[in-house]
Amino acid sequence: MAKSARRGPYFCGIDAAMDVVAGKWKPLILWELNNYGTRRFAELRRGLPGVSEKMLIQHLREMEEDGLVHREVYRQVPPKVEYSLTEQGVSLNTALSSLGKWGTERMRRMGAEKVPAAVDEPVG
Amino acid sequence: MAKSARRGPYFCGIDAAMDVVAGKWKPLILWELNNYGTRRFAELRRGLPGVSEKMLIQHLREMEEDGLVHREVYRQVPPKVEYSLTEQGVSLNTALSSLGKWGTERMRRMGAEKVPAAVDEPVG
DNA sequence: TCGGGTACCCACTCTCAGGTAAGTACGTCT
DNA sequence: AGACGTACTTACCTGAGAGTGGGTACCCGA
Repeated sequence: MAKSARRGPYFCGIDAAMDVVAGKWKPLILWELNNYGTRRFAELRRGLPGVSEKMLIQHLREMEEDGLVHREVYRQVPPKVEYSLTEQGVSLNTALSSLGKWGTERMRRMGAEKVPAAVDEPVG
Repeated sequence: MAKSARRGPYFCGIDAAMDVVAGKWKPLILWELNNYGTRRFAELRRGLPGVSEKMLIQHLREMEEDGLVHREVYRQVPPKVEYSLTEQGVSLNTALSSLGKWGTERMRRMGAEKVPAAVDEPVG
């Protein structure tokens, strides 16, 4: 695994939270799972344009270790795995929402463009 | 300079905000400046145990470019430079506070320790 | 039989954030 | 004279995060 997380010591709460959301796709995964409630691996991959399978798996595993996402495996012939947010994951997403608003505001201020985004783009 | 920021395109607001707070010490700098209102370079260096001068300067410059901090230079014989948060910086800090609370909560849940954080002694 | 779908694992490569250590110019303290 | 303080700048190096491209085991439709 990458480095199995540091889990402190931290300078402050923000440091601790950042440790958990650090990763190119983690906030997006959080967002995606929060919007859809539950998503399969391939659905997530399609929902995050540009993510590689390796990074997606790696991030999902780390977030599972961190207690943010729940992984439900169905023993079926075509494999089926469903990912969803735990309570902690949901609360983290809530905590991130104000940051998201700030970012959106900032994007408008500076006229930054948004990435094209796939069919099922987040509501924001 | 490092890479002079990406400034989009972003997937969403969180992405845009993360682009700006990404950096090992940026949240701490924000925190420090918010707490003290205005700080000199050396004060910041002492306030962030472990930061190197290079990274501190680099982060401060990027945050200045991003419109988060204001840099006031006094033409004096012993140089004096004061850093403070702009309105955007203050609002970002506010937006980060909920994330900070979440992180603090998480630290308590998992009993993670906090870094010693002495004001001017390296402890090591 | 071939291609496509599921959900991964593994080895290799590479970029860049961050760390280390030195130098600059000027002044005060000891 | 030399150490220490201010606020930086510059060059070099390392390591982890991320990307690339392959393989696995199974099944389904054409």
